[in-house]
Amino acid sequence: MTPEPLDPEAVVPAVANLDTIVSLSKRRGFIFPSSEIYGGINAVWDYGPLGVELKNNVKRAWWRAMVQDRNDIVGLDAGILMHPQVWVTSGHVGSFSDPLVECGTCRRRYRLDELPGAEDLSATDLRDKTIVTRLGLVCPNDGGPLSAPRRFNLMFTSHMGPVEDDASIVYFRPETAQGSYVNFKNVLNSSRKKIPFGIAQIGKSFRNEISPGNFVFRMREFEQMEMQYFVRPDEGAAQAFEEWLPRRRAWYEAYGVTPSRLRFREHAPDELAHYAKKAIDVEYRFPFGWKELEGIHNRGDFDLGNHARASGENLEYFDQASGEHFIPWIVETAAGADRAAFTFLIDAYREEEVRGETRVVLGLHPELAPYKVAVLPLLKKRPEIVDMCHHLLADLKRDLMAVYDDTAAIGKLYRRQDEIGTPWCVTVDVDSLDDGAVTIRDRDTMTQERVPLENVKRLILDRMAAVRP
RNA sequence: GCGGAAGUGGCUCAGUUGGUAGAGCAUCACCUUGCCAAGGUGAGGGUCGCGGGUUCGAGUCCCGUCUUCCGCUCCA
Repeated sequence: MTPEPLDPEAVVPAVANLDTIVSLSKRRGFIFPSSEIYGGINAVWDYGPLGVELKNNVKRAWWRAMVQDRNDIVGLDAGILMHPQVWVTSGHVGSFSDPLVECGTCRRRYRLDELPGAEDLSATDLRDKTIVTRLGLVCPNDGGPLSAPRRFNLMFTSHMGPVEDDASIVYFRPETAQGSYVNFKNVLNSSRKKIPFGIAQIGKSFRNEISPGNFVFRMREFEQMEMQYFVRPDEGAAQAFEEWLPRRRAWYEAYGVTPSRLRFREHAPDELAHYAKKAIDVEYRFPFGWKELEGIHNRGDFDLGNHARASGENLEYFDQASGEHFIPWIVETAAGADRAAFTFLIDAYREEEVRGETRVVLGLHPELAPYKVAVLPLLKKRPEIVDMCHHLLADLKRDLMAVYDDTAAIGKLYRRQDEIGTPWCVTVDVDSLDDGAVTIRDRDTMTQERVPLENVKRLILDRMAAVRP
C-alpha cells in the first residue's frame, strides 16, 4: 500500500474550530489548562472528570486492538527513567545536542556544523563560544551576525540521587519505544513468542519542544501508545509495514473518525528521523491543518543493532525453523494518546437545528463516551421515582459508567448529556411506578423506547457489544 | 527564540476622554410545568493574568513578567 498523492488544493474542512472545543472542554470538564490559578504553564494541560474517562477509554480501545485481540503482541510498562546510556545509544543525546546559532537580524537558526566553512569542525570546536567570530561566520541568508553556538536538547533531564553532577544525569524518556527495545530479550524469553511478534506500551513521554501549542496537539508532557513489531529483516519488515498501515488507519475509522479527514503522508527522505528507513504518517485534518496522528516507521535494525553493540548483549534472534541467527528489524506504530483523544473529541462535535434551537452533540463512539448512560427522573419531586432511579443507577454502575442528574427539566437534562456524548438516557416517569418500565432515549436519533426495568442494563450492554470494533 | 494580537465572574463578551465593574448564557434554591435547553422569583460568583510604576484615584496610562492565539523559525 502506498499513500495517496497529496493534493494541496484539496479542501477538507475541519469539523469545528479550536476555540469551540477548548471552550467546551473547560466548561464541561474534559480538559483544563495546567496550574491555571498561577497563570498556567506553557503546553501542559490537565484532564478533567470527563476527559480522563475519554482518554482512558481511548487507551483501553487501543490496548484491546493491539494486545487483547491479537496473539502476537504482548504488553509492557517500562520506566520513564532509564539508564542514560540508552539515550546515547538510541541517538537521542547526539541528535538533540546540536549546536545552533541564530542570526541577529533575520533570526534564522542554523546548525553550526552545517554552515559553509564549519562542516569539518570537531566536537570541541562546536562547543567553543568563540568559534563563530574566530571563523568569521555570518548568516547565509542576509549576512547578519551569528550568535555563539547554543546547545539545544529536546530531552528533559534530572539527576539520580542527591548530587547534581554530569555523572548522575538521567533523562525523561522522549519515547516509550526504547523501553521495549532494552526489554526485547526479557519479553522474548518470558513470553516464548516467535517472530513476528510485538511489544505494546502506553505511557508518558517528555519533549522540550521549541514550539508547542495548538491545545493538546503538541505538549511537552504527553502520552504515547507505541507498538514495536519485531520481524525478519528486509522483506519481513517491508511486508509488516504494509500490513500495519491500513490496520492503524482503520482503527481510527472504527471508532468514528470521519474517513475523509484522515490521510496517509509519506516522509520525504530528508525529513526521516535518524532511525527510520521509511515513515508514513496517519494525518488528521485539524482546524490548524493536516497534522500527524500516528507514525508508522520501519526502523530496520538500527535500535537493536546499536543496543547490542553498545551493551555487549547478544540481541540476536534464533529462528528454529531455518537455523538462522539475526537481529530482528522493527516496524513501529507510534500514536499519541492525547492526539487520539483530541481527534475523537473534535471529530465527534456537531451542531444541529432542533425546533429552532441549536443542539450540540458529541457523537462519540459508545466505547469512548465518558458516560454510557444517564439515569434521569421525570419528576424529581416524587420520592418513589427518585428512589427507582437510584436503584437502577446502582445496578448499572456495577458494569457501566453511569450518572444521575435531576437538576433541570427533562429536555435540558437530555441536552446536557448530548453535549458530553452520553449515548443513552434512561428516564423514570410516573407510569414506571405502575408498569415497572422506563424510557431509553437515544442520543443520535432522539428516539425513545419503553423497556422493562430489569432489561435496561442487558439492552445497553448488548448495544455496546454490537458496536464494538 | 523573533514579530504581531489578546488576557475582565464557569463560558462568550461590554466597559465611554483614568474615579474603586456590567450583560447574556451557565450554576444553585424555591414556585410552576411534566418527555426533548419553557416561565417566574431569588441567590452565589469577578478587584479586572501576575508584579511594579505614574496619579488624589487605574480594568482604562507606562514598564516588566506569565499565559493564549496568529505568522516566522524549529520539530524524533
